[in-house]
Parts: sequence; C-alpha cells; structure tokens
Amino acid sequence: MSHPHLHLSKQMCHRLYMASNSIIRAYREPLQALNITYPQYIVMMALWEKDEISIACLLERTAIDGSAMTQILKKMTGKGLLQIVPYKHDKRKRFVKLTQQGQALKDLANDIPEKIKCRFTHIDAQQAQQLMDLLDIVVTDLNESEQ
Amino acid sequence: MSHPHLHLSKQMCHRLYMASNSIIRAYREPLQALNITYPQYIVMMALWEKDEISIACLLERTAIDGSAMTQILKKMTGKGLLQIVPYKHDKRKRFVKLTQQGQALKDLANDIPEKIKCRFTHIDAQQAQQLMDLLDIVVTDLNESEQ
DNA sequence: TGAATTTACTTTGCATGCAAAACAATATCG
DNA sequence: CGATATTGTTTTGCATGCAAAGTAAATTCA
Repeated sequence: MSHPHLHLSKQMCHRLYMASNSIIRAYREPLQALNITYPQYIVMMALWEKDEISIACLLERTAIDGSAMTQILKKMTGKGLLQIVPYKHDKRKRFVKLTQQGQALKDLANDIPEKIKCRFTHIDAQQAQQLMDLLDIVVTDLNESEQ
Repeated sequence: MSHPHLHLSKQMCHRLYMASNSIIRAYREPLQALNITYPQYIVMMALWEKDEISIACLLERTAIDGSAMTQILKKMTGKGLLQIVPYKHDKRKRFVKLTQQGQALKDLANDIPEKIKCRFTHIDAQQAQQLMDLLDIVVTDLNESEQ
C-alpha cells in the first residue's frame, strides 16, 4: 500500500470536516423558523448568554472570523436582532446590543438543542461529553501551536 | 440560569465548528507548498487512493457538495492536476483522471499528515482513534436521520 | 414509441471563512 | 510634542457549502 498515511479513512481532518458540515446542515431547518443562519445562531447564543459586549469579545467567544463577523453583524442589524453601539471613551471600539426582538428570539430557540439531540441515536450522554472534551483538546492544541 | 440548554459551552455543534475550522486552517500553510486548498486536498487524497472514478463516486467518497465539486474540479483542471473525461456509454457521466503532475504531487504531500500530527501534543493515538470513531457515529446518525 | 421520470451534473445566488490590505483612533516612545 | 506602532474593525478578493433551478441524456412506463 503506497503512501498509507494519505488514506482518507485515516484523516482526522476529513472526519471533522464531514461531522461539522453534517451538524451545521442539521441546524439549517430548525433555524429557518428563526430566519437566521448557523453562524448567526452562534452569535445569538453568545449574546443571549452575555449581552452588550465588544465585538472583540464576541469574536473571541464565538471563534468566528473577524471579517465574516462584520458581514454577519450587518445582516443581523438589518433583521432588527441587534444594534452596534460605539463606545464613548474609545471610538475604535463598538459593542453589540440585542434588541427586544433579538432577546425574544431566545424563547423560540429554546427547543432547538433538544431537536438536534434526538438525531443522535447511537451516542449517549457520556460519549457526547467525551467527544466534546476531545474536541476541546484538538482546538487547544492547534491554537497553542500556532506559529 | 435561564435557557441553560442554549449555553455555548454545551454545544457540540460549536465544538465541531471550531475544531473543523482550526484543523482546516492548520492545513493551509503546508498545502500552500502544493498550491491547493483543503477541499482540493481531499479530492487529491481520494484520487491518489483510487483514480479514474466517476464524479458521483468522488462526491460520495469526499462528502464535498456537488455544486462546489464542479467548481473545484474546474480549478484543479486549470492547474493541470486532473482531467474530466466523458464516459463512452453514458454521456451524462464523467470520470476524473489524474494527470502525471497530479500523481506526482502525492510525493510532496506525503509528510503533511505527520506535520499536522506534531501539533497534537495532548492527544495520544488511542484518543485520536476514539475521536475518529465518535465522529463517524455523529456523521452516521445525522445522515441516517435525514428526513 | 413517446411522454414522464430519473440520473448526473452544472449554474446561480447567497452566506460564510480567511488572508491581506485599508482605516481610523489610541497608545508609545524618542 | 510628533513620528511610529498598535489596536479594533472594515473592506476586498477568492474559495467553498448549500439550496434551488437548469440541462442533457438515459430509463421507465403507459
């Protein structure tokens, strides 16, 4: 077998690629009811948890790319879900603030995690936790070793 | 704590999102030496393993989206890595065939998996396998429950 | 056999992900 | 104090991921 390391079946990266695409696809339908996309849902979850934070803080919490975030926030502002407010003391900074409509969306979203969980029939709670722990290590290792 | 299920820290999807983005980003630099992107690398790995397969087969093996694949193959053809050849018996079908240059790239790619592995300092072989197994279940469960 | 389906892709339009460059405002340093 | 560097964010350009529509060829079926 030539170049055995290059087999697709051995690639962690390909597994992650497929799993991530699959689960984001799974969110598409439930999120259509809220009229938001998956990255926008990540932003909403971050803000439901802690509102009125700087864009930099939102970037760190969500791990969404900065230039993508600008576009995402622009669209969400257009939908009336949030507002971008400039800081008084530092005019470079802006913070993000949910509108009432944005806050209200939380109730509509409440049962989405459960809907997704239902689709996992072969993974129990312990395995799910194990998977999340391993994924955290993957992210940490890759971030720490950034040159 | 209101709406506890919506906390980012509990979202498998967000872990997968971050891990997948992180690892694809990690491949960027080594793949620049080959002048290909990550999805193009997936295509190359599939073809290095088994060449002269139909586009449909390539789609199944790589799990890349069909419409994206058209563009990806177009670019790879432009780079001289492969050719799209029509079938004789069924004119709807096409198959993909690596050029000599495409085949030769395999040697350059051979040490990429090892380079990536080096960045995982907190995951041993057993955990890596465990992670791959769990990701396989995620993908299977999500695909099986597609309505 | 000819219309209706199905199959295998391609095209289009929109939303990111990302690197690189641009920008404006603040901080730093000689 | 003023030139330089840094910070926080946006803009630009390119490559997907994906749904939906389009297309051409092969199949099925009345």
